[in-house]
Amino acid sequence: MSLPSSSLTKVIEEYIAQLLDENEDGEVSLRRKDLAERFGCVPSQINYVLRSRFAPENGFLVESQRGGHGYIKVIQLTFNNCDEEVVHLADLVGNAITEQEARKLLVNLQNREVISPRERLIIEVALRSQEENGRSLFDVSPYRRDLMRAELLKKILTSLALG
Amino acid sequence: MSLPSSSLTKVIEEYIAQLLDENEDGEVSLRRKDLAERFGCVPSQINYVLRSRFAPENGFLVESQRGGHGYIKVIQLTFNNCDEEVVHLADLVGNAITEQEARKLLVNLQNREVISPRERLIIEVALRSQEENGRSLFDVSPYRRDLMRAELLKKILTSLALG
DNA sequence: TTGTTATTGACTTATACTGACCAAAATTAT
DNA sequence: ATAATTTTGGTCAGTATAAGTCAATAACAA
Repeated sequence: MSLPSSSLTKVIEEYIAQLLDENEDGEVSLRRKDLAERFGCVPSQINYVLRSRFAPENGFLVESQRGGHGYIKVIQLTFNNCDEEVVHLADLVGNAITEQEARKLLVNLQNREVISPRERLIIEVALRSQEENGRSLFDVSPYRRDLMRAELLKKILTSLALG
Repeated sequence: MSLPSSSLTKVIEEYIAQLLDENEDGEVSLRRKDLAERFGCVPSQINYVLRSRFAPENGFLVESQRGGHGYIKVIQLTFNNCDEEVVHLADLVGNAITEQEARKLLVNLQNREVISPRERLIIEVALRSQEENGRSLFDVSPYRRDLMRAELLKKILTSLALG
């Protein structure tokens, strides 16, 4: 049975994450070309990793500058107060969210230790239950279920952030 | 006893369960296509097995990724709580439960540190959300809401007990 | 029969990665 | 100074890959 091979993206992601860990100010500067060379890939692959792994929804900001002495800076986000975090989380969920997106978000939040595995489990049970009820008991349309899912998720995450 | 034993689903379920047992960390990564090939079925059959057997209600979390280097990860959560007790409490919930009774139960569980304050918060938000939807969106009768509340509560408590 | 569970396959969506082309900032030449 | 050149990084579309969804059907249990 072939196990999933580690992807380039993942390797690069872990490398950058490690650099961030080593730097206690939660930011690190990179050279796109150097990184690409180190991992034997095309430079735009780095952009892909940044876009898909170090996006704001994952709790990061990226700044960059072109030209001579250009750089890419990856910054780990931190929140000063609960309200900021609530707003951020609500933004991430948005008005409507699919099952897939919701699950991805929860994985993310757990990885970032915003929620515990147990908490994630409870939330998934709650979402699934609502989905089931909406689908088979009340005949709610798929899009409306996405709306309801977003509502519930936001309520839960908000309560956690404010609690 | 309902033994809806269809061999395929059961065989796949047992195979995944065995992989989980063998792995110390209680998680395993799969390739949907490989699994389907191994058991000579269509790939979506795997989704069926995961949905019906490795659901959060049963104490499992499933993460997945599509596309290149895609995978499916099944995680078996294991908590060191006294699960007989929680199962017993699921019995206590019964067929139907009122808001007040549910709240009392949750307070009790929190006092005995079976659940954390945050977990209780999530559960209460989920219950209240379902209550609201049932009441104002779907016009569910009070008694039926008590039934649904019991269902959700039991699902959540069971998921924690199985973990 | 009747309702639930299992199985399939056609169709949809998401992710990884590359390469050609674009844009901006610094350096150098005129 | 200013223009040309060099040094960076950015974008986008294309290709390949892998998982998810849904509805129809089959098998089974009550």
